Amino acid sequence: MKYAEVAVNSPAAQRRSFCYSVPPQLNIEIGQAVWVPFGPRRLQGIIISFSDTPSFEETREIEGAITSSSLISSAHLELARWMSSYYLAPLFDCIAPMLPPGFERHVECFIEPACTAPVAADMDADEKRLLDWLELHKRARVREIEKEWGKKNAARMLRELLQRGLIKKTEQLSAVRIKPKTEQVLVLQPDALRGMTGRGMSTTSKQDQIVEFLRAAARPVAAADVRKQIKNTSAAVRALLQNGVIDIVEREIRRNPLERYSMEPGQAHVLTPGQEIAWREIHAALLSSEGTPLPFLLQGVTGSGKTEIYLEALSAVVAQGRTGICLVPEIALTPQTIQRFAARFGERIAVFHSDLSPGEQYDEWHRIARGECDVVIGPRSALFVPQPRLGLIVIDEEHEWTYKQTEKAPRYHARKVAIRLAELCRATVIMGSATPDVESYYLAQQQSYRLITLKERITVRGITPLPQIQLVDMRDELKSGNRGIFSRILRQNLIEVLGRRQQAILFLNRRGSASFARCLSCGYTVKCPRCLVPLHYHTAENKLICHHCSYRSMLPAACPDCGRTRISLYGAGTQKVEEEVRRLLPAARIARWDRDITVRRGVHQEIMNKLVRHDVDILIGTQMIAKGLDLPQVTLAGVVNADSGLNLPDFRAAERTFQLACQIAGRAGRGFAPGRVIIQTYTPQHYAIQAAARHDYESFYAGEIDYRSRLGYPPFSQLAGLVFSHGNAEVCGRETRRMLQLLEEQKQVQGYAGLRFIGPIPAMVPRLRGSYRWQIMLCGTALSLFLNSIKMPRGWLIDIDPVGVF
DNA sequence: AGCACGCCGACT
DNA sequence: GTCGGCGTGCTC
Repeated sequence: MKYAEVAVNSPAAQRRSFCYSVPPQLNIEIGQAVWVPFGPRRLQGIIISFSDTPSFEETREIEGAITSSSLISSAHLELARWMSSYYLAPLFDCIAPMLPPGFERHVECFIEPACTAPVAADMDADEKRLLDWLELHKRARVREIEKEWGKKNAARMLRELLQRGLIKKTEQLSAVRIKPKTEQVLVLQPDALRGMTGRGMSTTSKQDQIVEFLRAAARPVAAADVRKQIKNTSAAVRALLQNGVIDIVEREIRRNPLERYSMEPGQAHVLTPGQEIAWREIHAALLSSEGTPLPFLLQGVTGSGKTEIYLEALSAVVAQGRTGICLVPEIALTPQTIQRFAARFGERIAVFHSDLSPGEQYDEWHRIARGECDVVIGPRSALFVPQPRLGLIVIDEEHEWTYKQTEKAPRYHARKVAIRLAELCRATVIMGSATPDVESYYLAQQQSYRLITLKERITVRGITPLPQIQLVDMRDELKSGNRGIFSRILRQNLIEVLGRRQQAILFLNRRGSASFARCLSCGYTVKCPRCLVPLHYHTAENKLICHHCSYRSMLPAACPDCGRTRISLYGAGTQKVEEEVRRLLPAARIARWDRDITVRRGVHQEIMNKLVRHDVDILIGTQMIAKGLDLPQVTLAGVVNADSGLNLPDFRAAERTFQLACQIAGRAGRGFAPGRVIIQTYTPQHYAIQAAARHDYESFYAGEIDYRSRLGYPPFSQLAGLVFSHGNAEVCGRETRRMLQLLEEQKQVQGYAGLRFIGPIPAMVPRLRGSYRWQIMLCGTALSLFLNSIKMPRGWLIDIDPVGVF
C-alpha cells in the first residue's frame, strides 16, 4: 500500500498535511491535485509526498485525481513549504497562489424535499412555510434558504427537518467558472470549391460573397469576422454548411490583456557609461555558472535608467534559454513600464495580475506554463507563475510595501520569497530602487547583496541634476499668522507655474493625518509621557492612546509645550486641499487622484490622458501620485505635509517619509524646464526631512541605521505581530493578556534572550467587521521558530516581519 | 470552515 | 426542568 501526504484546502488543516492511502489503480505524482474525503465532505488537495508507511493510523482513500499531471514544480512545492513554516501560514494557502486561476472549487450544499409525507403536527409556521417553499423550488441552495430565513433560523429548521427525514441534503461541485475561450471558425472545404466554380460565380449572392471572402483570406476565418464584413450571413452560412461547402469548427482563442497597451517596437537604448559599468557587473554574474549568485541591489535615482538595466539583464537571460519574472509594485500605475517591456519582448511577455478578467488570467497562466513567455510582469503574486527554467527575478522599487501581503495568509514579503525561490531555481535576483529599504541596504553593506549604484539622472536634457528642494518651516508660517494649508512660498510658486503655463503636483501624506493631536500655536504634537511617541487618537474611546505602552489620556485642553489652548486634531484631506487651491487659484484646472476616486477601471488612464494633454494644471493626490508619473510639463512638486507620516506609531515612519519625499522630488523637472520642489514641514530638523531635501540617501541611511540599532529594531532584530479579534472587548483584553503571559513563560522555558514583547494594545484598526482587535508585537530573532512552539487558539492572526501597523 | 459536544444563564 | 447562546475539539 502506498500513502500520500496531502495539503488539503481546509482552514482546519493549518500547516499540517494529511495522510491518505493511494488506491492501487490510481496513478498520481507529486504536485498533482486530488479530491480527498475530509470529515463529512470532499476537499481539493495537493499531493506533496509519498511514503510506504502511513503517518496516521486510520487513513482514508484518495477519491480521485482532479488533474492528469502535476500542477506544481518541486521547486515551487519546496517554496510553499518554506513559506508555510516561515510565515506560519496554512500549507494549502501557500500553494494556492501557484495554482491555475479558477482552480479552486468548493462543494455546494443543496436541499430538496424528501418523498415522505410531512407530519404537520410537530411543525411551527416557519417550518411549514419552508417546506411549501421547497416543494415549489424543488431544489435550493442552502445559501438561498439562509438568505430568505436568516442564518441562525435556517440552520435550526434545516437541522430539525433533516432529522425527521422531511428534507434531503445533496452536494454538488460548484461550476467551473473559467474555461478556454473559443470562437467559431469557417473553413472552406477544398473539394467543395470545385463544385462552386462549376455553377458559375456571376451572381453575387450571400453564399458566393462568403466563399469568395474565405478564398481570398486563404485560411479559416472567424465567423464573427465574416459577419463583420458581410451583413446578415446566418442563413447563407447554414446553407453552405449543409451543402458541405464550408465546415464550422471551434477554435481556442487567447484573451490578450496586452491589447490594452500600444505596442510600438522600440529599439534597445544605448547605455550611458555609468549604466555600462553597472551592466557589466551584472552581466558577468548572469554568465557565471557557479551556484546561485548573490542578489543585486541596484540603487539609482528616478530617471537613472534602472529599467534599461532590467531589460538588458532579462534579454541576456532569455538568450541563455531561460526566463524571467519582473515584479512591479502596482500594475495599474506602471503602464509606461509595461509598454517598454512590450516594445522589447513583443508577444513573448505576459502580464499577470488580479485586475485581469478571470479568463485572461486563465489564458496567461497556461501560456506561461507552456513556456511561451520569456518575461512575466506583475505584482507580488506574479512570483508564483509556473515560469519554466526561471533564470532571473527583477524586483522594481524593492522598498515598496505593496510587496508585503498583509490582508490574508500567507503574509509574505515578495522580496524574501523571491530570494528563496531564486535559490531553489539557481536564478539571479535584481532589486532596484532609488531609496532602498534600510534593511536591504544594510544587507548590501553586510555583503549579503551586491550593491550597484547608478548615479546620473538622464532626462531629455541629457545628464541632469536633481531638482532643487526647498524646505519650508510651517512653524514660521504659524508664527506669522498663516494658518492655511499652504505656505506663502508654495502659494507664490503655484501662481508662477500657472503663469508659465506649466503643471504642478501637490502631494498630501494622508496616512494618519487626522489621528493625532497638534497645537495650532506652536506645532507641538501631543506625545506619550513615557515613550515620547506621538499619541494616537481613537475615535471609539475619544482618547489618545500610546501604541507602545497603552498609556491613555483625554485630549489635553492646553498645549503641554506652550500652554495655549489651541490643541486640535490635525489633518487635511485631499478634498480640503482642492478647495483651498480653488479658492486661491480659481482659474486653475485641478484634478484629484487618490484611492477614493480610482475604484472604477480606466480612471487612472483618464486622468493620465488629461495630464498628458495638459487639460489639468494642478494634480492633487496621495501616495498614488508619488510613483511612476513622467510628465515633462511638471516643474513644481509640493509636499503639503511632509512630516504627518513621521508621527505614526511605526518605527518605519521616518523611512516612509524619506522615500515619499524623494519620490515626489523625482516628479518635477523631467522635461526641458528644470523643476522645483517645496516641502512643507513642522520638523525641518528631522534627519529624514533634511536628507530628503539634499537627495542624500547615505546620510538618511546613517541616521536611520543609528536609530534602528539604538532601539533594536530591524535589521538588528526581527518583528512579529500577533492580532487577536473577538466580538467581545472584554474577551479580547483577557485573551491577549493570557497570551502575553504564555509568551513570557515560553521565553523563560526556552531561554530566549533578547526577546521583548510590546502590548497588548488595541490594534490600529480597533474594530473590524464587528470584532474588537488587540495586538502584541514580538521583537527578537528566529521568531517563526519561537512562535511555532506556541499553540495559537482561534481568533489569532500572525504576521511575521510586519510592515506598517495593524 | 463546519459540525458535534458540553457548559451555563434565561425562560416556559 | 430545557432551550439556546457560546467556547472547544476534530476533521487523515
